[in-house]
Amino acid sequence: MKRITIYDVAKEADVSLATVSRVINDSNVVREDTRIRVQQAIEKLGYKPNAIAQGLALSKTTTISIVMSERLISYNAKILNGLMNIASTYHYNIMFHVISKGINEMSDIVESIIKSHVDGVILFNDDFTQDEMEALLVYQIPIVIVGSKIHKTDLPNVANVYVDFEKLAYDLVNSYFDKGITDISLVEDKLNMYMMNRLKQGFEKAYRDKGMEFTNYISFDDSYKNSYIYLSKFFKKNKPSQLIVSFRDSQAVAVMNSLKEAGYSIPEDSELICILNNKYLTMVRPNISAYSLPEYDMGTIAMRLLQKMLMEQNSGKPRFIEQSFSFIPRQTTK
Amino acid sequence: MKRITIYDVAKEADVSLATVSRVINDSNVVREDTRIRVQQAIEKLGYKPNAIAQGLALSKTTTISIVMSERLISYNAKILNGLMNIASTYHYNIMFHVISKGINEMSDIVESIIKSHVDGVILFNDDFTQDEMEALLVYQIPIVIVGSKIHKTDLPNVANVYVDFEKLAYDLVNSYFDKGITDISLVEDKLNMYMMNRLKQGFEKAYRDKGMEFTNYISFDDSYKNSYIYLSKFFKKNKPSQLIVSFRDSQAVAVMNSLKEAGYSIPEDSELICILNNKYLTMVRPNISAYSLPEYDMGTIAMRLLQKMLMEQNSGKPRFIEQSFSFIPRQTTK
DNA sequence: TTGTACGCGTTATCAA
DNA sequence: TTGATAACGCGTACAA
Repeated sequence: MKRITIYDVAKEADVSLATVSRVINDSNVVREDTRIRVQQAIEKLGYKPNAIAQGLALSKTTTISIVMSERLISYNAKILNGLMNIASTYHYNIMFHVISKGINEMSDIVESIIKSHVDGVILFNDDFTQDEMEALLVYQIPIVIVGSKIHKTDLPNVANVYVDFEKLAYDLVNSYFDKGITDISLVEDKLNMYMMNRLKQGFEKAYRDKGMEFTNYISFDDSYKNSYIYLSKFFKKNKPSQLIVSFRDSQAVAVMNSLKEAGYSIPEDSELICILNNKYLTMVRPNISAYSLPEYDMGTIAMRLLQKMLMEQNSGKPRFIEQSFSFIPRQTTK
Repeated sequence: MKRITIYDVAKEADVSLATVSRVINDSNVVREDTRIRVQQAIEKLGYKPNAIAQGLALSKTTTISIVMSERLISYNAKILNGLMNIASTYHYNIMFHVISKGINEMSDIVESIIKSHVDGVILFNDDFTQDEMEALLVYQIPIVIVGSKIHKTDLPNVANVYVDFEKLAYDLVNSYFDKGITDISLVEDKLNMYMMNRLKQGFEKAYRDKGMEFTNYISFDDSYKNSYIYLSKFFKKNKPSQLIVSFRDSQAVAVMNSLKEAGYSIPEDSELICILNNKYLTMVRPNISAYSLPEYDMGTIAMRLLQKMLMEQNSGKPRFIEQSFSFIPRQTTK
């Protein structure tokens, strides 16, 4: 099937293709009756502008790349929804890239982003190096990094929408210090090293500020099954801390189940907090306390920010938007 | 920054752009020393072909659209991973579209798919009408529908990778009939109407075949909280069936928690099966029995199928690939 | 207000 | 084996 082009419309409406182009792009220098004639021709033929040709002519694709690591898709579904919904209100197309170890590395993705000439990029901060990101900056592609705080803050064309996990951790630990509790454990998460490291920083800083050192890490492989098996043995040997903090749902539940099995009760013997909230935390008994993060909003804000950056082309100034968090006490904390 | 084009490379290597193009596309009619000269120029300048221009010249974008409904992203993460991994081995770019009620309807997405001139489309069967799908077929765009079985089987350029939920349900019910159990309930799922309907068909057929009628539906709004509140009241009034079947994790857990609270024990008083398996089913106590579906594989198969369809252009013949399922007995079934 | 002609960066067809 | 040139479909100065 031959696709209808702007030429076909021009012929049908008996005008030049320039006029058709003007009608499509709402140029106000078209006389009303010819505009109508052209519109009718467009309707009649079912003409749809070819975005590829437009992209070539304008050096602008109205397309945004989103890069996410494979194993975090289900965790980032809400942020993704926020991103996609705003993208669609701006009529951006979305190129979706997943980083997946051994199959699709960040360097491949950078390559395809450059070839595709997308207008901007959303990165979830994980799995990419400073160099890989800067490869994009060479091509002046605006980037918004979403998730946690980035280190380098002086990069032009880079913005950051984040929750300050370091502060969250710091405040959390201090609030327990205030209650006189210093025996706290942190369960390590290998799935999300970047955010995990911020948490660690916060923990260590809080202890350091009190003249102590934090070393109470619990770590193991990242599947639920493995962590459960590990923890079951662990808590049969070791008395649990007064507070145990984990990052994701699976770990929190693994801690809970293995504590119970070892004869400890929550929150009496040991309190439990999971950083990332989700519905599964309320499905287990007792319900697990957590932090509420504005995930959907982070998506919408990130996409709006990118849109702004695309409008005021190369204003270059970096932007940082911190999002707040709030504690949701449930049944695993006193 | 001006992007390097094929002209720049041609000038640098002192050849015509036609020759550069030949080198890029591995044409074998290039003399070895000029090929090397061109390669060096490409390296030196850091030239990357412009995919947009290629798309225009070839009428082929090497891009696939994936369409999914907003609320199913986290449930379909594994299928998505399968799709993305195979896509990246074929070097396809992925345009990602989400249907989200009131924000981005299927008709908008069809529009943008057509404008973008993607080579093929992967649809998750939900949320779109026959008409919307056929709008794509008018443009000869090959489609693979993944998830459950489609009704119309005579459409050219349409393939289907699916699990037969009707058969699954039918077999499930019959296996309980064989044990002499006919008191079975099915929890309705509003999130995934299409698959849910297939399940219903299977239930009703199984009962009909035994000269009975199946009417034992339990239905309510779709959040965990709502279902838990509803079910808690429900099981305080009504004695639960001998077997309760639900589609998703949240409902299964809601049933479990409310049964316990009403003083029933699982599986002694009431057995429980959740159709879609995931890790959360093994985190609660007792572990919930479920069906294992080859989700990741469905993704890889769907993308490979689409690739084949793109190669043998408009062979037109429809293809149907059924995937098997298997029951995973855990602690909620006897 | 409208039309002509060129450019966007490639690929492909012909000649040379 | 190479090079010139016409597509691909659109936007846009510039001219009319």
